[in-house]
Amino acid sequence: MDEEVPRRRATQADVARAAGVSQAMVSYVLNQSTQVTVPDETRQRVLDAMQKLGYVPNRAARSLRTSKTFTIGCVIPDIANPFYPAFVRGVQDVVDRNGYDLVMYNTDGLAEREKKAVRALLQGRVDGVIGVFFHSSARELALLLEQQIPVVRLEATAKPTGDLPLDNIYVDNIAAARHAVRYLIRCGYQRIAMLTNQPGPGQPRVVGYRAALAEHGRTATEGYVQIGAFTVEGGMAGMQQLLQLTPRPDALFAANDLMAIGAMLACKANGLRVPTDLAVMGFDDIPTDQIVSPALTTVSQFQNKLGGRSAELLFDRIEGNAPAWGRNVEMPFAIVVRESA
Amino acid sequence: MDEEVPRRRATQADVARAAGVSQAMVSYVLNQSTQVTVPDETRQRVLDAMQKLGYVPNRAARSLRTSKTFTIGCVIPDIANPFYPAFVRGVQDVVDRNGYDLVMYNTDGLAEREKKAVRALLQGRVDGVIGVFFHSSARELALLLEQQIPVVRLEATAKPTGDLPLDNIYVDNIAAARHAVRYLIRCGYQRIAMLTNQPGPGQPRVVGYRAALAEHGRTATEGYVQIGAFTVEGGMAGMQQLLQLTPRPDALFAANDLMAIGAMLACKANGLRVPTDLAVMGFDDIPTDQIVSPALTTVSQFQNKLGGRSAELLFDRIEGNAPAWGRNVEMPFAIVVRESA
DNA sequence: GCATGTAACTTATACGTATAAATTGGCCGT
DNA sequence: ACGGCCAATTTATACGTATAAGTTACATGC
Repeated sequence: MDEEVPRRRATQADVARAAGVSQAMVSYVLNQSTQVTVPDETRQRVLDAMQKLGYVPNRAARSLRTSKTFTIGCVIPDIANPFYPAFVRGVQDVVDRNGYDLVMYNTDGLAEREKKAVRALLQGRVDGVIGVFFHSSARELALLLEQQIPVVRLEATAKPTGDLPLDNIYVDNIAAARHAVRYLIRCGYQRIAMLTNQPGPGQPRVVGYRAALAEHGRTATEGYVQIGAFTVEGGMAGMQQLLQLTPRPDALFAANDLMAIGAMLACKANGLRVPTDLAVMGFDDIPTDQIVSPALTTVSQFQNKLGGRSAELLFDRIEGNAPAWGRNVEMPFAIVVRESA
Repeated sequence: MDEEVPRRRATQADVARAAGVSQAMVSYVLNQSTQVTVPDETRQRVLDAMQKLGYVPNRAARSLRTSKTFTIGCVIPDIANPFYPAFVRGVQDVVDRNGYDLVMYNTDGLAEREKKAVRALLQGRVDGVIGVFFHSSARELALLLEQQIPVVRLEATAKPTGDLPLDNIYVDNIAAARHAVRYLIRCGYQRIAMLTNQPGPGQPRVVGYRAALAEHGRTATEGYVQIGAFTVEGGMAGMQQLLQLTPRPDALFAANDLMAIGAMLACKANGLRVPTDLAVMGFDDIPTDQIVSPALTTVSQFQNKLGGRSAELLFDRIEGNAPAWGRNVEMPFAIVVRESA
């Protein structure tokens, strides 16, 4: 009858005992150390013992000893916001490929929760951070950076960097918005309105919007730039406002796809046809865009690639293949023409 | 001139030195131990020193000592699948509220990657696991369970459980599908077809579908149950098949919303109007359902609640408030009537 | 006045690992 | 035959924490 010991996890010491060697030997075998030569016969005995005992290394102990966690932190506003799943998946795949784990934080874009996430990240939990910070400047992140924990920040434009391990990755939102509005102009639309949110990534998109208009000697009509939430409801509300105006816009550039979709719904509710009566263009390229009717014309940020590249930048740094100063990495965008404009 | 030492993180020993006490004292203050009484004056001196040095506890060391990680693992097929963001967010919120972190794994529903995730979780990384496992039975999970790492599994029906810390949380998919099809029958549809995927959660939904038909003395017409991928494309392809049949179905129950949406697109492409020519009902209730036109009638699994409750079940167990045996927890569903059926 | 209890500490230890440093034989060259 | 070298291995230590166990000093009871 085998006694049912409340089974403790096997440690290197247990393996060592089973294989008739010292604990150090086990560690050397495990890490395939090149410093020390271990003859095949011994190595095999150790491996067999590991197998037999179901040995699994203890992360905490290893981490304490090496001060490496093999974990990356990812801070985003809200995974339920359709912009982020593809981004996170991109991050995840690269992180996974490097044998790292990913811990996630949702901040809802709130300053307090961003701070809280940073505090959690400070506990020596992660070897690097990828994040979308609306309220945390380099100042707040400095706590991490000074501990030599590199950070890759998703931004909307290039940002000044110093000699801390902080990289910015961004799609040139101003240029992207300018291209989007140029496209609308080229399509012949005369009265192009815009929907945006006040603080946040909507800002540079408005700049791009105005720039494109200016290129053609135009300027935004009074009331043509409406502010609202980055949601379907925000888009509906904003569109309602725009529809009150005379002359009514004949095209809309929404700073985000959810708003654009909300705007289309508002149009439909008001008996307007898209794009015949009013063209709609969004920003981001979320999966739903391909499904709505009419399918949404938008500018893609290639979120999946964005996430993947972010992780690559981070690993560059972790592996010491990055310059001492912070980098600004620009990622491509693309106008995706579908049916709504 | 202050020497720019490549600043090491402050440890309890550093704090102790600064406060003129022993390291143990710092630990006692930090953990507000009730075993040891620390006078306010001393406590304050220690807290001040912590503040001044920016002390942050080292997770790895703490974890090694206590063998608690304050981390939960979450294993899902794909965060980019619109079913999961709300689920994960629900998990995340509860995990966060309990002061825990969340590490995520995407398996794409592949057996090999599920195994890989379990292996990663075995490294003493987490205090509990919430997961969607398509290929890992209690057998594979036993490795975790034997280490006393509790697991909450999202399932499609009740499952047998033993005396291991494995709980199942599920929406009764058979009943939910039965209700959905009953609803279609009550609406007067005569020829109800179904779209599903072969292995996986589609299975019990087909059972429910057949059961509802049987209740009304009907049986599924030859070819009325089409198999395809749980994607928009899968839905389009399946619908194409169904549209070849005579008599043509007048209603469709899709085992998942993406398929349902794909089916609607196929209908549109073939000049059929939903729900006039053909009603469509989905399953899951993903955000896009409210946006598509016609808005998709579906059965909601309340993913957010599902995630939240999963985490609560897990914490019950972690805090020792759960029975020794595995629980089966049934969660509610609801028929959400919109425009497509 | 002396034992005694207790508040206020400190000392010591273990968690599991990685790795530097020390130890043991055995074999080689001379 | 002997110093020396190298392969094979062990011993020892540190990482930062939590906590049991030990040590003071001092007030209290009698």
